[in-house]
Amino acid sequence: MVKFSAKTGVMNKPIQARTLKTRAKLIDAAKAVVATSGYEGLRVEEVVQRAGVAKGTFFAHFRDKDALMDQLLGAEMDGIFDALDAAPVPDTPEAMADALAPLITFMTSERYVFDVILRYSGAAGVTEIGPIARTFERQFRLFAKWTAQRSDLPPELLAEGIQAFLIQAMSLQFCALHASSQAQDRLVTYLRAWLR
Amino acid sequence: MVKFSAKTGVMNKPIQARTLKTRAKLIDAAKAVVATSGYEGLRVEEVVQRAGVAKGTFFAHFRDKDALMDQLLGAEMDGIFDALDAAPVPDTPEAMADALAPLITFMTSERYVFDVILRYSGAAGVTEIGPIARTFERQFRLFAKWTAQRSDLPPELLAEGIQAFLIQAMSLQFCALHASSQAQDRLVTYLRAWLR
DNA sequence: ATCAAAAATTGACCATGGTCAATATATAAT
DNA sequence: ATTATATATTGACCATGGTCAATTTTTGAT
Repeated sequence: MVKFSAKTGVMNKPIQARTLKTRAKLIDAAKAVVATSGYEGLRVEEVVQRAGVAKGTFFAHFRDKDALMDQLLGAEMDGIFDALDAAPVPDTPEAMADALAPLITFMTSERYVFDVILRYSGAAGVTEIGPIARTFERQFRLFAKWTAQRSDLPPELLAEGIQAFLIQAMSLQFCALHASSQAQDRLVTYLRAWLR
Repeated sequence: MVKFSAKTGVMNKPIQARTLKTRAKLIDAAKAVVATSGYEGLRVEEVVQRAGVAKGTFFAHFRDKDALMDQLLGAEMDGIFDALDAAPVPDTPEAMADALAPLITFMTSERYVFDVILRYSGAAGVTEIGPIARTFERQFRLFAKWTAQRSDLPPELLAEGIQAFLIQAMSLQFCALHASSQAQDRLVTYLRAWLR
């Protein structure tokens, strides 16, 4: 017998309660490991030990280690975008950069975090769109909303530009030659030019 | 006794002829592997077998597998920039995107290649600037040259913008939702807006 | 030519992500 | 309640990048 899944909206296999519990144990254990060792320091072995399951179980729940990261990082970013969606639309480059400060802080908290997010920001296939890719769609819609009242250029184009400059500003954060100025300040410079 | 190195310009250990030969064998073997298996398919084990050396020797010459990729990809991109530097300055967004076609083709030839290049595009420390990071400096100088005669915005800012849009255009190439249009076309759209 | 110090090489070994056939558990039909 | 089928779990095992103490080779001084 096949049941309807409210979560995915398609007909698929019913999910056992046991599955949900194991999955929750793994996620909780992973968060605990991240809290003490950071994202880069996470080891699958430690996660399964804390969760009290075998290693194979981990990979029955997540395609690979990156898929777990996708979940963890995506959830964290979703929280940030929840706040951004609720806040008023910033009307100046400075206000925009200020609003984006939490996102910048999180995405640049670890080089590893930044790399994983970039790697998963676009989905290779429609079926494999993950949490991180979805936050980039949210980001795009948010920036389009921020630029909706402008008439010189389409908001979609302006939004993609802001996305590009945001990545650029954060990338240079990790670059020794540009470490002098902060990502937020660089972003203001970019946005002043892009949105003038 | 310590000798002067013409290559690095600083006083350091003399390099044995044997070292250069082994290094060349490793690089040649790596190129052969890439030719048949692609960059993502490269295995260190296969490289050392082809080169006829032990695995430990590989890591005496390269910090890790990524360092080899840095050399290989950096060399390839340097060739592309040699051609770009020699060519006349393009004066329209279309001409710019045309000129960048070889770079786009190479950087998006494999998802793995794109990811490695992005990861090494900025150096974490001044001492560890590698071949890929250097090509990004070349890219920056090239774009600054392309925009040098403009007076509305500093060429350095315009150059960083072009860099940002180039990455953005290529990123969307790998994204299922935007696969419809080509990276080069997207770049033209971006540059028309950025350089108007 | 000999020898001591420095440099390069070796390969057994380790760390860690990932696989899969076997087993255990849950579900649904009778 | 029993049984058959589907699902979840297990852990030994594999793949591959990376380490390092021991060994070999090169170098420079005598």
